[in-house]
Amino acid sequence: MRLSNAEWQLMNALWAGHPATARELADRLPDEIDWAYTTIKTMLTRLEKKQAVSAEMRGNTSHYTPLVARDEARRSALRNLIDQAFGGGVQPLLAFLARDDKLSDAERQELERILEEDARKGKESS
Amino acid sequence: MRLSNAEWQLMNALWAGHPATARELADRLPDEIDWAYTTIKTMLTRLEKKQAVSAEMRGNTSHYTPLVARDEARRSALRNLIDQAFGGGVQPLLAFLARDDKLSDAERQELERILEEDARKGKESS
DNA sequence: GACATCCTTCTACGTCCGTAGTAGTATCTA
DNA sequence: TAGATACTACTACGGACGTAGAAGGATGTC
Repeated sequence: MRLSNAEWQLMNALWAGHPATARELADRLPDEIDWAYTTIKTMLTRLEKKQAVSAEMRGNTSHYTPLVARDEARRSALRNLIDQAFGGGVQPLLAFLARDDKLSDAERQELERILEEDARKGKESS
Repeated sequence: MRLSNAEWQLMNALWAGHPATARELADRLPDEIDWAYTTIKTMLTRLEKKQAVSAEMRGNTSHYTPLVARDEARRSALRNLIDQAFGGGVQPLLAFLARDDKLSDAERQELERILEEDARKGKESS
C-alpha cells in the first residue's frame, strides 16, 4: 500500500475523523491546500480502487472510511524509507537522527524517556 | 531534490564509490536488480538533468559523480516522510519507532548510547 | 415550476517514472 | 578491413500522479 504525497494529505484528513464526506475532507485540509472539489473526488476514487478507503453511499453522498490504519501506513512508509535510504536497518536511521542536530534537547529527553519506558514494558511482558 | 525509488538504488551504488561509469554502477547494483544497460543510462541522464549527478566525458565514456551528498538526500527524504506521515514533528516519529516492536534490545541500547554521546558533544560545543 | 446548489461519474492532459529498444559511432581484434 | 563489442543519444510506451473541467441527476428555495 503505497500512498503518494497528495494522498497522504487526504488520508490524514480522513484519519482525523471518519466516516467523512468529500466536502468535509475539503474543509479539513490544511489551508495551503486548495484543491478543486473534483480533484478530491478523483483522488478518493483512486484511493478506493487501491482499497485504502471504502465508500458508503447515503442519499446521494458518499461517506468515506479509511481501510488502512494510520499506523499501518506509517509503518510501510517508514519501511520503504529505511530500505531505500538507510540500507534496510533501523539503526542507521537512529544514528542519523541522533547525529542530526535537528533534535532539540527536549526531543532527545523525550526519546530517552520513551525508550526507557518501552524497555521496562518489554521486560515485564516477556 | 526528490529521488524516486529506482533513483535511490542507483545513487546508493554511486555513493559507494565515485566517479563511476554506467557499467561499473550496473555491476555494483544489488543482485535482485537487473536493469538493461540503457535503462541505467536513461536514469543517469535524468539524474544529471535534476543535478543530482554530474558527468564527465573521458574518451567516449561518461564518468559520474554525485552532486548531492548522501546525508543531504537522506535528510530531505526523512523530512518529507516526517511532514507527510508524522505531522511534521520528529517526536511522533521517535515515539512510533520506540513503540514499534521492531527495535531490538541491541538497537535500543545503541540508540541510547548515541543519544548520550550526542548530548555530551552538544553541551561542549554550545 | 425555474433557478441555484450540491453531488456524482467520466474524461483529459501534462509530467514523472520504470523500463528499454534502436541507431549511430568509436574501438578492439582476428 | 570486416565483424564484434562498447558507448552514446534519441525515442517510446504504459502506468501513476496532480489537477481539474464538463455533463447530468437530485434537492432546496423563491
